[in-house]
Amino acid sequence: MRLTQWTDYSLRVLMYCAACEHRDLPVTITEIADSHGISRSHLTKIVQQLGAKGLLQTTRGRGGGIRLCKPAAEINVGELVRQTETDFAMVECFDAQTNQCSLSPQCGLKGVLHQATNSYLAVLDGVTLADLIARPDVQAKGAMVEMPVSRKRDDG
Amino acid sequence: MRLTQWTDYSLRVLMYCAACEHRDLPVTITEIADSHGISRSHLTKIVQQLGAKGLLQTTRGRGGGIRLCKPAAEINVGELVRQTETDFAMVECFDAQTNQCSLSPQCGLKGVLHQATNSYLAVLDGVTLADLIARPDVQAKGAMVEMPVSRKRDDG
DNA sequence: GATATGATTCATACAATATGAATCTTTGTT
DNA sequence: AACAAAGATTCATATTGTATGAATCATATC
Repeated sequence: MRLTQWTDYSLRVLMYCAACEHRDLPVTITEIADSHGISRSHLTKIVQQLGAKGLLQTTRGRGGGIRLCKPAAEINVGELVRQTETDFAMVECFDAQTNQCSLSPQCGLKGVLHQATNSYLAVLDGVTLADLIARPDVQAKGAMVEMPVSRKRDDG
Repeated sequence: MRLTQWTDYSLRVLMYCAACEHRDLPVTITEIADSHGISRSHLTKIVQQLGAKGLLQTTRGRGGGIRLCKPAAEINVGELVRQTETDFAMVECFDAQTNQCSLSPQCGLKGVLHQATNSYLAVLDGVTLADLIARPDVQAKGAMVEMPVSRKRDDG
């Protein structure tokens, strides 16, 4: 029930870039790495992935660096998390093959967890990168999120 | 962004017990372990924890076994997940001590992730153990969940 | 006292994640 | 051409959380 550090770093790299959008010189990996005390090498991989996903534009060579491909306000946090986070598969029945669980046909666990995950992401979908660095009191656009419920309980 | 297998197993043990609530003989760990093809030893620890948390009543000795302490309809899934899942701490700023991140004072990341987690759990809070084993088409009681937002955006 | 149950302890396996050294490639500057 | 500054890639390994199970203990019933 937590995000990987990878996702954390990804978000922070983007936030750093967003905060420096106005700057003349592009942000460099070394700069972010130093600023946060983590290895340049490691951070490079994160930047590289963000570049591959079209979020960052990277420029090699002297005077190069990284830059957001689009305005911070157009970078959706939910979307990003979906991309960087690898494992959204929640629990599964112990083993589909040998599964002798007599509950499985009517087991609602999977569906419920899926819903919960959607609800989690729905909150992040209401937030952009710009929101994160802008105003601390504005946390999510959508205060009420529609739950992806198949049916409402109707038996009381 | 996923639950541990531990939580998964915990849920399934409870579901198993719930499904056997009506039975004369109590459910045994061996029975569940065999049924799912995992080690009795391992499952014992899960049962033990559930017992310690007051969810299961365990009885040693011949004829013993495990039983739900309260009706399945009174066991809340969200509550359970909060208890079995260890790590709800999302990301943190790289290091609070050496943190030089110029964004941190106004960084909304933490708050947003906290909200998302709450939203996740809010869905589970609307579900009981009884729901899980009862009707597959009923997935969550609360279709609309109030988000714990501090303030709604008021700037457009 | 034999047997069936849960409880505890201990050691280890495993996999995901994280880390960083070393080196390569590209680009601008001198 | 040489150098320097940037990202890109490769490789090996550290770290940690999670999972597993053997062995043994404690308890209760028959």
